[in-house]
Amino acid sequence: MPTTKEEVVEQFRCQAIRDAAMRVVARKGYDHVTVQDIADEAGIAKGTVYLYFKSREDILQKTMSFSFEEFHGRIAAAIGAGGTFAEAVERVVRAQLEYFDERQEFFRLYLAMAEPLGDRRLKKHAAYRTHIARLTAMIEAARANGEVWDAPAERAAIVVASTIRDIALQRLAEKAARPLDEDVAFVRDYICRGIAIHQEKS
Amino acid sequence: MPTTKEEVVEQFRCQAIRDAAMRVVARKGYDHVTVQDIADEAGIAKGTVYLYFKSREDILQKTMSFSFEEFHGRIAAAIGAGGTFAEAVERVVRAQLEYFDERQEFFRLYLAMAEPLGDRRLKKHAAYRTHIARLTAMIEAARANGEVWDAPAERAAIVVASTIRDIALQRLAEKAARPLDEDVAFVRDYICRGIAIHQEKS
DNA sequence: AACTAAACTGACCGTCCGGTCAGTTCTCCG
DNA sequence: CGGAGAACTGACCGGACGGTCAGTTTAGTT
Repeated sequence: MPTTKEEVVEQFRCQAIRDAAMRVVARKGYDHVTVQDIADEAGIAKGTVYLYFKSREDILQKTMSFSFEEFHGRIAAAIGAGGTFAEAVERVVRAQLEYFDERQEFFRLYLAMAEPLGDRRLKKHAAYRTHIARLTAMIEAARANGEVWDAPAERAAIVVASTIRDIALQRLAEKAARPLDEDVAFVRDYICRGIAIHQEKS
Repeated sequence: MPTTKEEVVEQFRCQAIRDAAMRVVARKGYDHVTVQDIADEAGIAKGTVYLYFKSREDILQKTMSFSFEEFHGRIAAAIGAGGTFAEAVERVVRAQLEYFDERQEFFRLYLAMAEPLGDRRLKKHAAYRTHIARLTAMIEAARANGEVWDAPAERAAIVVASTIRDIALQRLAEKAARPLDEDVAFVRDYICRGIAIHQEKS
């Protein structure tokens, strides 16, 4: 059993700092978060933060990766639950919009990950690319099933993700919340009638 | 005639600084551009920059607004050239992807404007919202024509913009350029079969 | 050439922030 | 209770950056 008492305490502290980091990112945006902000939010001194994390970047990276795990779990469940492609899409859309509504802090992180301008590099965050890869696999499976056009799967995944993301962002920007079902239906229709094969009557 | 010699020179200098700013933003991203970077790129001293602009933020705002004017001209032409909704969409998609391919510096600016996390605020840049407003008007006109579902027009405009933007981003991230026509066709199909009314055979 | 005003420069200032570490407080065991 | 080590603190350091301004160069006029 490697879980000694010290390790439990350490994990607890790390979690508290990650939680604080997520809340602050939600308020100030990824680029404008300072280590002092995170420490204040967690109710500890700045120096203490460096007992548990190597650097500012380390905090934010770990916060992202950790948060993404639960999110990925939900999306994977939505994808894997069977049914037609349209049903899977609706589940994915609903899962994401629900999750984003509930956890606006995480959504800000998600946005920061999708944003390629944070650093010098053009690549997005690894966790975001994993997300795209899962959507790509879902679309490829549907295509093998004859439910989807032969459009390039990765590009389709990218536009699906961007559609959901930007509607979630719009929901967040609006003061008066729109009914979730309305947006889910709209996005599902937009996506499916865009990439699902339409059954022509012969 | 208000255009004195001094004003011509001043305009020329301002333009040089804006051009420099755009190139630097393309390399380092909006948030990481310093005034020194811009001055170096323009081949002048930092102090000189402040003879023509009030502040760093002033430079970037003016650079954005100015750059958007030419872009808006092209998009407006694409929207206004008549034809079916699908044709108009194809023209808009092509105009944007072409423009972004040619002027990657501008595209980085465009991304920064679409990005809501730059400041504390959640609102996007005014020029970007204007862009969305024009797409919204186009979709509403098509709806009045019976060419488009009665989906909420602004949301449709948002997802159209996000679709084009993310494909442009993907093109930029790929080393080997894909044929423009291929991506134009893909995006046009994705958009139109998503929000255009499909003519059922009765 | 001499003079002047406008244009330009870059060293400098105040501020902010990531990261450090000497000193303080807490915890736990003998 | 006492002491040792772990946990924690926040003042401090160095570097970066936005913005300023006294001094220098340039351009135009007589």
